[in-house]
Amino acid sequence: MATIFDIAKKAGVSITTVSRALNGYSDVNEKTRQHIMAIAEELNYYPSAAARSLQGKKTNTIAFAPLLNQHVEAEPFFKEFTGVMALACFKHDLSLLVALVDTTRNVEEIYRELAGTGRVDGIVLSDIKPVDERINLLLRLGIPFVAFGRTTGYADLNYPFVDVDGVAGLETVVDYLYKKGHRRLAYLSGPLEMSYAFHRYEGFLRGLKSHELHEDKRLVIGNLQLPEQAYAAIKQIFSLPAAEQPTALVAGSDDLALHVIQAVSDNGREVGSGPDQIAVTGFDDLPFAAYLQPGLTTLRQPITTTCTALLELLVGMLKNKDELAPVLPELPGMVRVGPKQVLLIPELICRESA
Amino acid sequence: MATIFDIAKKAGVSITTVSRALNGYSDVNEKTRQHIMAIAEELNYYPSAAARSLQGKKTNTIAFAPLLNQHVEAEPFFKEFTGVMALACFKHDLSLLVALVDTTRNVEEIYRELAGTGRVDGIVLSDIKPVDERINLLLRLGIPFVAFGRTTGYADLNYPFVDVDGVAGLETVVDYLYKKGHRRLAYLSGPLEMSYAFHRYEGFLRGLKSHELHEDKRLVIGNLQLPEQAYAAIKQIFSLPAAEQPTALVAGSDDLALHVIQAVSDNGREVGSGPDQIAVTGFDDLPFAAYLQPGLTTLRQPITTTCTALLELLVGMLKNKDELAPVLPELPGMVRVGPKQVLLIPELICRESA
DNA sequence: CTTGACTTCCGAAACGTTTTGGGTAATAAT
DNA sequence: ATTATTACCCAAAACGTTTCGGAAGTCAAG
Repeated sequence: MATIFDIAKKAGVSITTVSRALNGYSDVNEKTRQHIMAIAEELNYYPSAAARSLQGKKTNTIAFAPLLNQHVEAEPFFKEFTGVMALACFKHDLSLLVALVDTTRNVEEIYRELAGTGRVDGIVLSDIKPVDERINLLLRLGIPFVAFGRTTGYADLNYPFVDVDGVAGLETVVDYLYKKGHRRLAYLSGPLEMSYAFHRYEGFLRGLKSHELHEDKRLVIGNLQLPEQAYAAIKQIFSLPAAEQPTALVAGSDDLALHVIQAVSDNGREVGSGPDQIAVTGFDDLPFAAYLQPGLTTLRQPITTTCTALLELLVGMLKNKDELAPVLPELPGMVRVGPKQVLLIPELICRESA
Repeated sequence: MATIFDIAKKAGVSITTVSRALNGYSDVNEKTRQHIMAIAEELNYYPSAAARSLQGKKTNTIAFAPLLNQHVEAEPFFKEFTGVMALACFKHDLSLLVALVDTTRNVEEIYRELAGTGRVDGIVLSDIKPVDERINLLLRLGIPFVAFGRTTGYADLNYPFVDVDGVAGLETVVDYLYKKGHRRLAYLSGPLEMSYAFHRYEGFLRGLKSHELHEDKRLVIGNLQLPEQAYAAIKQIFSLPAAEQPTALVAGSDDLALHVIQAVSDNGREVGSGPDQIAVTGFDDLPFAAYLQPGLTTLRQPITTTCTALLELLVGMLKNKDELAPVLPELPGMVRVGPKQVLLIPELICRESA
């Protein structure tokens, strides 16, 4: 690999001049610059990223560091999000470092390493928990980051985040179902140690309240992750006395809804929006939601917009090291809840399942 | 951030000793080592990745560098593959740098940069073309890489690759359809400037030949990418005289099959394996294939196995800088076609669409 | 007492950049 | 003719590691 020295020697100038020529400084003669550039080209020169970042220069790389939950392999949302993120990074001329975080190891250590080794300029956090130590850690270390999702304490939301408003989303769903005549709703929740699940559940409760329905604890099942668990939950619900059974099953994610739909028909019932059918809703609007039979009524997560906003925020922070709020463009469905805090409203996609 | 100097000062030893202690060299007293480690811990020390790689050390990062085709945003396979790859890297204790390659720019330059800047130890190439300059480039530069996919010239397959055998796959499909009584098959191909599409088409032709069917050029449509194109192709096929219409539509990917299914029912025909129905098959077995109505009969790409094999190959090469072939464990459905060349046989998944 | 072999440590160079703080010569202003 | 100014260039330090080639001390063998 050619280095700056090789160029300097061949061009008969100092390495300083080469460096400054290549980086577009004004104190180098246009002719010398041309000459140097030509030689660099000829030698297939590319500056060593390592050497540059040792000088404190940007790496133009950001890390996406989701937690590795046990069953991430099956997590379609993770794959979808990562893909879109890669694309968004590309558009910002950034490289994306995907670094899954093993939660069985010391999480703090991992983030410290990610940040401390200087391989990335900033970090996109995800899988935020109601109380998340990582945020304070990064804040304390002064590492630029944005969170996809948010903690649940309303007091200390003093860090940059973009979140899809699960509360508003589930209120919408409940409202929709109520208007369709449903009065007994069951809720199947994902892991409640995650903020997103927590918020969605809260939205469900609020939805009930606003229509003066009361929560039936037997119809609320939390912390579902695996298909088997969803199956068991549905079976249990269907074993209730007929009058107490729900007419609608609200799932906290498309993934869950998928299993719910299976379980419902396994129990000899039919999913759909008709009178004798069981309504089922999801959350995410992953690609498969449209292809399910019946099509899944669900809330669409604006993944592309989310990634755009996250990156806009992050690169803004990287540019203005000072505390100026980055200029975040107005995006569709966006609610600004702070200078660097954004909520996106999920859109209800009505199909045949509810 | 704490550096090796800080530790050295605090421990009252030289930086050399600190470095060697931390890296487990034997020429440092066990007591001193403990002491140094304790201080490192206390100071939250992490070695600078930049400085290390400047010394020629590994970065423990590999790049996944797929080509950015115009509609990659819609490419479900890309997302699926990237997600699985991230997971596989995690298991190998590697970080994954996702670097989409803009084909409208100078591709050579991009790879050169990726390799030359020393940010990664190796590269996973994908979207291989029948004749692919990137391979010779990397070979020439001496950058460790493995290809997902392969070129079509059988002469120069002297680079490490893992490919899913599209030829064998489509032979299987044609055979399957033939046995079900189909005699007139249409083929809808993806972009033929890609090896994978090329191989699948070749497999289709071989399948025909082995059953002494002949290719009807009007039933073969190549280079399909967008949904509209698939629609148009189907419409055109259905405008043929009844006797000349196909009874089975073989698609080069699940993505295409999806559009094909839509188009078929839009033309008032029904997809399925029954006598008056049109059979449709795909390739990939993406998650949604199971949820389509009817379920898509398709070839399953063993993505996880593919990623495992790719990484096994790559890390093998990184370890043994010498030309020893890496020990690649025997994997299910694997055909070794060379010391560092592997084909994986896709499995036919029979559902209701054919 | 000398020699050789360990053990434990360290100084200095090297990796490839960027940046700081100049210097020199030519040109313009006084 | 002297002083500023400008245009162009460079030496050296700095970034944080690893590694090479010893060096000093200890200990056992000869």
